[in-house]
Amino acid sequence: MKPTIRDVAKRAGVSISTVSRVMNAPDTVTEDKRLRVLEAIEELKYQPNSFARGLIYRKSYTLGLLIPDIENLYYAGIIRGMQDACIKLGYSLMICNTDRDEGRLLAYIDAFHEKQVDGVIFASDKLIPEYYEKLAGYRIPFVLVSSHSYEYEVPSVEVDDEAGAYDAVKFLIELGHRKIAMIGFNDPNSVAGPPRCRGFARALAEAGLEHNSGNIVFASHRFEHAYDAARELFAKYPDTTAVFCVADEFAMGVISYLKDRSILVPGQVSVVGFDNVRMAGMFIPKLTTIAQPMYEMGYRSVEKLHELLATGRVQVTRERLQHRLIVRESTREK
Amino acid sequence: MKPTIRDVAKRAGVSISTVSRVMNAPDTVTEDKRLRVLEAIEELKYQPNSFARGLIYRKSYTLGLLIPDIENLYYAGIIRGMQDACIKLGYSLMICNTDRDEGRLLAYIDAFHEKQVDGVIFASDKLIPEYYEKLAGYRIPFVLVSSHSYEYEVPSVEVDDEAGAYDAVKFLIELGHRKIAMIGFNDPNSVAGPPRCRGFARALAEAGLEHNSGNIVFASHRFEHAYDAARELFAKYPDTTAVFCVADEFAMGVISYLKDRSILVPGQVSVVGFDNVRMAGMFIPKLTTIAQPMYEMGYRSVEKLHELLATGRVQVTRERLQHRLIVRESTREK
DNA sequence: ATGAAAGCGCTAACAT
DNA sequence: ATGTTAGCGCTTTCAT
Repeated sequence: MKPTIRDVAKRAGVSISTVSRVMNAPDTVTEDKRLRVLEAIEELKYQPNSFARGLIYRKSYTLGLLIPDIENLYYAGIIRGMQDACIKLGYSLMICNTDRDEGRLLAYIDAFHEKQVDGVIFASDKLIPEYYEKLAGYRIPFVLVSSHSYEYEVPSVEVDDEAGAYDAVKFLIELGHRKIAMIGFNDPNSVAGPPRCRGFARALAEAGLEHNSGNIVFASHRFEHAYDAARELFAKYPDTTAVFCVADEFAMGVISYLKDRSILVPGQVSVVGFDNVRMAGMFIPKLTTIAQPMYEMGYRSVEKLHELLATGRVQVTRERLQHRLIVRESTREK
Repeated sequence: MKPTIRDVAKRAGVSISTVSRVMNAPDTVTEDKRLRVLEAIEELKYQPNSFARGLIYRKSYTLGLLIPDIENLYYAGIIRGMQDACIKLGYSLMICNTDRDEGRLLAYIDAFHEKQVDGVIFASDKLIPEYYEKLAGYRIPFVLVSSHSYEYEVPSVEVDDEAGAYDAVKFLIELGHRKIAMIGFNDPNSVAGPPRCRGFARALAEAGLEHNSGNIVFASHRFEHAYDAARELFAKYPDTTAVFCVADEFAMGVISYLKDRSILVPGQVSVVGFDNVRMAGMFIPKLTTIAQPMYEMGYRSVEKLHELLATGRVQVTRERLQHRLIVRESTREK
């Protein structure tokens, strides 16, 4: 049987309030009693029951996280940042993988409500009304990571997707490429998808290459689909010399396809990725990519949620962190 | 303010006990009252407070998971299996990333205790006495995944590491290789390390190649270290034609090193990995590897923990799941 | 079949 | 400075 506050009190020869005080307001209790209580706590390995505390404080010090795909390295980086922030701020984190399944996501929100999480972090997926209503109906505060919402006033932290895409494509243009194509997200709920297409188009237009801006093939999130998309892309636009991919995993799929067709990367075709997942530097060739500060994004999103919980509001609603171009081996001058 | 059972009772015009009954023993309450209560619950979006429930049942229906590195794809696969099992059995999962830091791990155990998780799953790391004592001291039931313990009687689910390594090396031998080397785990706390070395040695001995069995260089868990280890390995044993790696990530590191030295894989050197992480099929060349059933291991470990929680014991203490060799492109006949 | 009331472990207001 | 007690939201006797 787990020891309770009563056991500690008995052992230390004091009342339960005194025990409670040494835990919550140590300086209101005399030295000797405090020491005795501390000793009893130590001996019994006592830890206050968080159910009882939760009942009183109405706080669980637990945060919920909803991510689309835990096998995607992008989220692994974000999670590390979140966990460190949680440790700093005294929260536990409940990570739930939705597998991009709407029903599953909704069920997790129910679970969060039941477990009384203090707040939730919603990653990447588009905040459709159904999700919003449910969260709002339960009055669960939440923030968005690598996503944002203009319909609703929800705090978010992300990267500037349009600018990231623009920088990637501009880099390709500066390398001398003139036949540039793109692999985008075909997920209609992708929030990063449209701005990255716009960034692609803007860089192209600026260089007088607007005739390329329709050269986009869409793929859903994984390597295999990007591989297939690459096939389609090179069938449609065979003279392409550079491909901008909206995810590193897409870049790997494209390179893999090219490799199977004995087309050299970067010798004949240059490829740029997006995210800078840990694998990007391990792939052959190492990926040139637009890096997102994943760790920091995770960290900030927890801090932001905490701010929201603590003060009821947030200084800056839509926060953007800096991306940067990392040039490695998958690109070359034309 | 969240609605309580009292709000529901008032709205339905019954006592709180009746409300409680419709939730816990629906058939003991008359049709019409039950319906009224259900309606009230619906209207108020009432969900019982899990703190209050936890206080009574002394159960949180939450499980804790301790993993060494969430950025390692191996764990991502395991986690997916765990989450599905948790959904089936009605648990929530609290995933904690230890970064292989002992203090951090210990702190998470404290957090688990405080949050009263029903049980914990301990992944990969060796169960050192310190961990065991803490968990046992708190009386938290737990199981091990991709690990085991002979000192303590703790349920575990893993793969047969010795046999997996043996199969990998045997395959290399059958391919005609005679100069075989290995990259192992240098982590003294690795539980998979020693048996994989033994499997390596056994396959070698069986083929009269025992003079190779010292050809091992050790690396710590990541790509970069395997890259460096490969340098060391080929400096020491330059005529090596095949390398057995105890992790796919090591295999990638080795291949990357070889690539940088313009040594062809599998043309000149064959490489086998271990795990079959999702990246294994995406790498160039695609990795030949010993596949672990990660999803199933995760799933089973949760079921096993549940069995332990529900019955106080477990049918089979040390459970082993089947590995299998997957031949792809990183190996070739000598 | 239903309601009243005790009690789970804790905190905080109130007494002393 | 310390103890006594009400009450957080729920389940579960115990009456009725």
